[in-house]
Amino acid sequence: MPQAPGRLTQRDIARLAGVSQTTVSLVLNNRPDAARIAPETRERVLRVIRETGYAADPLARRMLQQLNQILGVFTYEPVFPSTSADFYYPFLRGIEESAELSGCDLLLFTSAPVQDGIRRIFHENNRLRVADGCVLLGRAIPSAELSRLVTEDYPFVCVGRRDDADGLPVPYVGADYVAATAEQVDRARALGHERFAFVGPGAVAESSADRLEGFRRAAGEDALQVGVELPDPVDRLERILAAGATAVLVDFLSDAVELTEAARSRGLRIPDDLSVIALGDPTTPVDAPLDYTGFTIPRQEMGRQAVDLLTEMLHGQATVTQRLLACRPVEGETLAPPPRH
Amino acid sequence: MPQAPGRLTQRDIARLAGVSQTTVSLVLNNRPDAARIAPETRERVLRVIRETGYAADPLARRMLQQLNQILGVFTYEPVFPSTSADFYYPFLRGIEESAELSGCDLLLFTSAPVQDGIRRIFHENNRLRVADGCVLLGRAIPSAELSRLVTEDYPFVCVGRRDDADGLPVPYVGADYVAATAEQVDRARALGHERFAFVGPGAVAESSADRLEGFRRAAGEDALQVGVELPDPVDRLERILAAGATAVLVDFLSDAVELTEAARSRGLRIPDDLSVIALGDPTTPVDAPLDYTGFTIPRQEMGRQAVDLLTEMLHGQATVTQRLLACRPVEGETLAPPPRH
DNA sequence: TGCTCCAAGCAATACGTATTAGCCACTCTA
DNA sequence: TAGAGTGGCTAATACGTATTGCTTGGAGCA
Repeated sequence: MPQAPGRLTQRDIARLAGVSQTTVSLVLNNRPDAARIAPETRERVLRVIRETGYAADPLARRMLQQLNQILGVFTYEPVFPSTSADFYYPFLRGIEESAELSGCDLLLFTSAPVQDGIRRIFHENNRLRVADGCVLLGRAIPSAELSRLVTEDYPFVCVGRRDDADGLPVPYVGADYVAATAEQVDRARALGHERFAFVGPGAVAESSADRLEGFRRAAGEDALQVGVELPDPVDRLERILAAGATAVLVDFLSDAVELTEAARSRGLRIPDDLSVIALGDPTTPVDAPLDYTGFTIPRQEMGRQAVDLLTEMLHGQATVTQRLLACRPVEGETLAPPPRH
Repeated sequence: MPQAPGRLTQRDIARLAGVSQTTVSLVLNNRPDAARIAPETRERVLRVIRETGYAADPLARRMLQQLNQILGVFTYEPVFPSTSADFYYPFLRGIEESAELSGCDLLLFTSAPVQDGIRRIFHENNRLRVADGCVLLGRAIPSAELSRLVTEDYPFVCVGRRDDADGLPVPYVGADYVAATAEQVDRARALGHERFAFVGPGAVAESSADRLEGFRRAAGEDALQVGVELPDPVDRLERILAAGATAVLVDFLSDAVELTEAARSRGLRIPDDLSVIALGDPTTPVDAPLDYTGFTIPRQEMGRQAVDLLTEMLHGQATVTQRLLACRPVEGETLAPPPRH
């Protein structure tokens, strides 16, 4: 057991100095109001402390506060396994950075069992409450879990925008995909593009839904969307060309790469014959043959602000619990004026 | 005083279930000997616990010397910051993997302050004891901290071999750099090489010292070593050639890359004119122009076994607390027979 | 003398949990 | 019917520290 047998306590110091434990505590914490300790007594206690090398047990101190300075990190997809590692990494960097600044430790909930390829918070023996609060990561978070968190009044912050759960707002720090996507459409339009297409699943997760929403707002409600119903990239390209679209906005980078290959094997050049815009950094590592035009997600900053927000919530200082950060446009080489006929 | 909103205690659970706090504790810990709780009472308590998501306060438990299923991870260099990120990543994967298998959560000690560019465990408010035990990562770990850990009888395991601290053995799971490096020398010798050189700092850290030791054992005590006293790669190359060495073993990949460039700009071809062997994966990300011959460190396995060992120690089952894993040789393209005169 | 006031220090308590020692109401034995 | 068990639960306590009041002895004042 970690407890060293001869571990010193304030009681030991008190005995050695011939005072009470209270006095030792008062001397140690040196509170300005409690200057009711005679200088010679104080000195005597301090001498014993110096001689023995006593140090207060941080656990016992923490017990009296109500917060444990532990922030949970719950990841719906496994973090370290390499498939999504590169994606989560920047978030974690931001989270670590802010946790370090606020003097908190991070608890990774590795004990949560994986069911159907996804972790679940609420299982037989969930340990969420070990932490003061929790940061939630994941493309899609089951709304059942979110609403339970909200109704249980557990302090948490999602990384990424989330829909209301049971009509109650979910705290989050997200990226403004609606605005970022609409901005890309507008840029393409400014170059002369008139018809647009969108490749992505749409409503499966908030992040995808927001991109589609931004696309519709800027490109028109009736603009073409191609989703999972058409898995083959060749078929997708066919449909896009048939609709007369000259600029394609693609949710996932992997889809953009596939589409690019399909276009090339059909003899089309990118961007001269077709512009391709990637809506954010890859969620899975992809060897992209091109430097895609689009935007980047402020992932590290999202992680940072998620911890900041959580900390504020824990101290009752948070007024607004939902934040959207702007995405930074990326020039790239896959957007050009539309071909002339 | 910050109050965690809705932090539940056993007293709350007891009130809700209409029993005493003692009963809740007994149900929770499910002790077979003291478990004289009626099945229906037990069920009632468990239901309340499930409904509320209650989890015991780890601090209070640790005050009573209990285990929390929390394993600490302490990294002497910052983990997430990108300089060393790629290096630590595989260790963390292994650690996470094994923690998941044993149902433990991981506590990253981000609260430890950075002083002089290195984290310190023992500071004003060290929270080590929140965790049941701890895995320590880092190229160099101050021996003062190690000996304090050992004398305080705190359960911990280092990733990477460590020298004794104050004459006491330090638990570790390391890689056998001595054998792996000697093996590389022997391979080169089998190809006809007779004189060898070593580039690396030597005794600054155990990992570097072990490589040098393996080199000396196989190449001879008087074989050339070039360290930090000769920082310029051109000077290093000069010295190596002057000594008549035809195969160079390099501790850090970045040094190998620099040496390669120096050799090329001198008109030397690698490996035809000079063989270069890299002693392990890069600690810092490097764009290597070549596929270096050498070995790889079983980093993920080291992380896994570190957690395994720690778990055994916590359960009093560990007999041997020091393990060395073998490194896997890598073929590469930088080793060839020595040039003929 | 009788009173207040103050400095200096201490006893008691709280934090949340685990454990020990019992209490109470039964049932079984003789 | 007394005595001994026993099952089912709880009160009390301990862990190490911070904080809240309380107790002293003595000085100051009328």
